[in-house]
Amino acid sequence: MSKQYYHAETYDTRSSVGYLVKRAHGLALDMLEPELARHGLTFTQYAVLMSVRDGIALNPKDLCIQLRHDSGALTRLLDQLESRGLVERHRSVEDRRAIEVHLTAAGEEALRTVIPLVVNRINSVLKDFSHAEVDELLRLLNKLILGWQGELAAGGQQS
Amino acid sequence: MSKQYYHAETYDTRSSVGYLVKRAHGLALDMLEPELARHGLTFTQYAVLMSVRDGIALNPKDLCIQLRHDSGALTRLLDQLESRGLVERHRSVEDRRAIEVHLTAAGEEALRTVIPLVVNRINSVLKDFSHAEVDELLRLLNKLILGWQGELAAGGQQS
DNA sequence: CGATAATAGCTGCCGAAGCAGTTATTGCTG
DNA sequence: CAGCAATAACTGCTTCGGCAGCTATTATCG
Repeated sequence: MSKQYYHAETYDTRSSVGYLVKRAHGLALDMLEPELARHGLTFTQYAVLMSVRDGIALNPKDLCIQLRHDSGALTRLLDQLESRGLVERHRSVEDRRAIEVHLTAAGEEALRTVIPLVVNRINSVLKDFSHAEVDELLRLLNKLILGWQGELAAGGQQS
Repeated sequence: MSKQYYHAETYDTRSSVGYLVKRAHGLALDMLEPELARHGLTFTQYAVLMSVRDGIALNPKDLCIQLRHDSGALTRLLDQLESRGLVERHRSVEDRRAIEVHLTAAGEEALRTVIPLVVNRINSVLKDFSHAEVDELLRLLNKLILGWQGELAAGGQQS
């Protein structure tokens, strides 16, 4: 961008990408958590299961990074999911420090129950969007995420 | 949308609006929190101050709703901000149950220090965006938020 | 106008997240 | 290959968010 989009003097929260993303995120939680709770899952537990299922993160380390979750907290969360028989932990053979998290049949079954409800909700939220608009939203969000990752990789020092 | 965008059988986390919004939100926090911490603010404290400054929420009730924060937790957070002299609480005269939250001069000063840093970061993240792309992202995010609010207002029952 | 319901904010309690430190394993460097 | 740094997962402690209950005030409805 040749010129900066925002300026400190005129910055207003309502038109800030950050604010809008936070607000959208909060509303998504408000909508999905009650639904998931009815099936005995917190949103974080659901997020862990889905991340494993779709290969976004296959071990605790990546789950922490991708879900922005504390390492200690994740250990205990996996303890729960494991004791409920939804996931299994296996020590990796290539790197014996690491652990591989797998969905059990029960874990996959739980997701098969819950995913349609989630999908319905999201579709319902998108009911006034054209197909092209959703595509564009996804593209821009991905671009935003890449930009953020780039910034963070740059070390977090002042630009 | 005449046809549903997502389908349970083919649903993949990576292309889900929900996932992308959550990821963008998490990365934004990763980027902003260290910056704010250097100035003695948590992100939530910053969000409260900004919400009051920009008239998004002027009392604890609206702050809870807009920031999706627990009422009890917010009371204690406001206690802190008040004891540090960044905000003031005044009982409303129209409704004596309610409280009006105001920024003090010190609160405004703190924001004047911090806002430019936040703005720089956001601009830096948006550096590969055209002006039109940011406009479109803001429009779509606002539309998404409206859709979510509509769903929630509809009562949260199954669609 | 009186009684009951609803609302705003606060408090206590509990569970989950964040932080620091530990152990086991691997990578790096001389 | 020896020694030290880095990494992955886990544990204990602290802090913060979520929940239920309480008080004061306002709205509702007979």
